[in-house]
Amino acid sequence: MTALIIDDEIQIRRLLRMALESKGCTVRDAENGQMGLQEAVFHKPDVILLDLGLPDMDGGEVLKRLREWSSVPVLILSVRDQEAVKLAAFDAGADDYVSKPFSTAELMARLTAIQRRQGAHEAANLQLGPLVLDPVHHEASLNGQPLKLTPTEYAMLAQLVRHAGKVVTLKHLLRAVWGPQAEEQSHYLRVYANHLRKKLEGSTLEIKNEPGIGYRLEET
Amino acid sequence: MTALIIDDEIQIRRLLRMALESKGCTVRDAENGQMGLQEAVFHKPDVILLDLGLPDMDGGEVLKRLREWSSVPVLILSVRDQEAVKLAAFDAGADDYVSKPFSTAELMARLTAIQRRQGAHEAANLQLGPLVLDPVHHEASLNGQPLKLTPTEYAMLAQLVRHAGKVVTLKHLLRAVWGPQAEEQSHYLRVYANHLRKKLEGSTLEIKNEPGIGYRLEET
DNA sequence: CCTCGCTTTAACGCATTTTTGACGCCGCAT
DNA sequence: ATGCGGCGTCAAAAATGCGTTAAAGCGAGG
Repeated sequence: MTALIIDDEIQIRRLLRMALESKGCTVRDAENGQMGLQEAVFHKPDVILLDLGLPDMDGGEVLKRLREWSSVPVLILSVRDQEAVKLAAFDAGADDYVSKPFSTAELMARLTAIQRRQGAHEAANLQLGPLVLDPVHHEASLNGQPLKLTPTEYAMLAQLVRHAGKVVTLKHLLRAVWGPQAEEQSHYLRVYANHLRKKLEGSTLEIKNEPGIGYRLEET
Repeated sequence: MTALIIDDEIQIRRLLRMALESKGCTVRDAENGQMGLQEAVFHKPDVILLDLGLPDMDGGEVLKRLREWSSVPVLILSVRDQEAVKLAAFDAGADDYVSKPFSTAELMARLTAIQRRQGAHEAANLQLGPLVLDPVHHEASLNGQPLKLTPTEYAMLAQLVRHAGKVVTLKHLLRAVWGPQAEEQSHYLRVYANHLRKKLEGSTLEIKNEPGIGYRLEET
């Protein structure tokens, strides 16, 4: 889950970053509208926290431009508590509006609510050829047949599918599946790459190794 | 588009009804929690406006019961502006929280924002084969015979029925039944899965386990 | 204050999963 | 050729998760 903070005040950015990271979010930030939009295009965040009072352009304008191509949830932060401003923001496609000063806990709760709503009807299945992963139910299927995977196998395969065709580095895999403290235990990968290969046998999928670098999932 | 207002103050109900109807909504209302839940079951509204201060039961309780079987968007109305109350409401699955007195225009804007996020969500299924759940009274029947369930058993079974045939993750179950602070206590599930299995014995229903992932209710 | 029903906790055997260790292979540089 | 490092493979050992049962807590109602 990655969040984008667009705010010119560094204290606010720091505060929000800490709060979000403590919830396990990846956080990116931008100090003006221009950079914010670029970040949004480039890194496709799952949620955006947008300040209305930006130095280079109006926050409403940022929201408007964003909505031209993206439906990412946006929570507005603002010192202005005026009716008209709020209404305009909702009208432009905001998902929530919180006035500064705000309570961090409430803000986090509102973010969670937004994302719950978002994820509710997003059947974002990961797919690669005959392989389908359902992240909500932790289920997998190959050629329509259910594929039984242990939790660790699922986690590793999910990483490979997410970056299908590209090399996933050893460190990245170990971090994602076994946690940051296991970054050096590349042994695990060999064992589980093996498990997965057996389970993918007979399909068009293949787990290739890039010696010293990482693994890559390919469809032949 | 139909909305359900649950509030004991008739002035509020009138005010909201007018505002909603002027936007083309069909409106139903209820003056207490009991009736509100019945309305929700019976008429399947597309959005609910819920007052926390109800005469017969706490609004939080209403929300909790509602969430056992429905994921309809809920906007909380309350005179209470305390942090803890808000957090509890969001935690229980609220989509937004507005303090009284409120601006009607803002409220409408927030409703619109909520619904924009809401895709087509399928009607809640309270029935699976021979098993029928009554979410209003927390009662169940199997093959027409009343089935005696404790509150916890009911809550867990309701979650499984709601996602019948699909895996419900351990975390999801624990969150929904025991609250977010019990997310790690997976032994509860083992005990109650056992209870439910005994009570479902002899029927066509079966609670299956997906090791490390969660549980699944299947009709054979 | 006691009883009853429900929830929580604890304990056990069993099955599956994860971790660990051992061994051989291959490519590469010495 | 030879030694080394990364890889694939296998299987034993350790850890974890599950089902089951029963006893201990707890709260509501008599």
